[in-house]
Amino acid sequence: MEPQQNFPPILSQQGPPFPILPEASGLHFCSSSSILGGDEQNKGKGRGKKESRPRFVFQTRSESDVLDDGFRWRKYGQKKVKNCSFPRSYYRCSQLTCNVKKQVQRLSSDAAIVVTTYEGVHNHPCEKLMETLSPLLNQMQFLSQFQ
DNA sequence: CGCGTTTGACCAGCGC
DNA sequence: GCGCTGGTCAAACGCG
Repeated sequence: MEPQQNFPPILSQQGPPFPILPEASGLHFCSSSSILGGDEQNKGKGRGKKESRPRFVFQTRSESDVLDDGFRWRKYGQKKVKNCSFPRSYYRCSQLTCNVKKQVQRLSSDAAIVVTTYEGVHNHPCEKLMETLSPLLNQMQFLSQFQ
């Protein structure tokens, strides 16, 4: 529903491809093993799929729950978590070839902080995406050094 | 016409 | 063994 038109041309080298980059100071990039201890997936809550897949947690400071990362996300569920005052949204990649799932949740303490959990990796070809993510990945790698 | 969002119900795993 | 929480699916509706 959110207009995903707010995605400026990524061809600019210095221009921030994502609206979150200007606020990179509030961006936290952590791997699952760092923030979840890597034992979270062993809980078996995966309903049949207990296979461990790459999971990345992004803590971004943004007004919109969904950040346009170049992919099409389809919301398939929304549930209110007792531990949180805000409902958690569940998204899946629109590409059937892509088994990537995404969870979006806001912190009860800080509504401005949006925790986006990516599960899996994209499989569908999108070379343009790579160029799109290149500056972001560069930023994340840079930030990860401070974690 | 097609796609995405929304809402409710159901199911499975874990804790007590 | 029962209850609770979290996660997913399915159908319907709305919008582009």
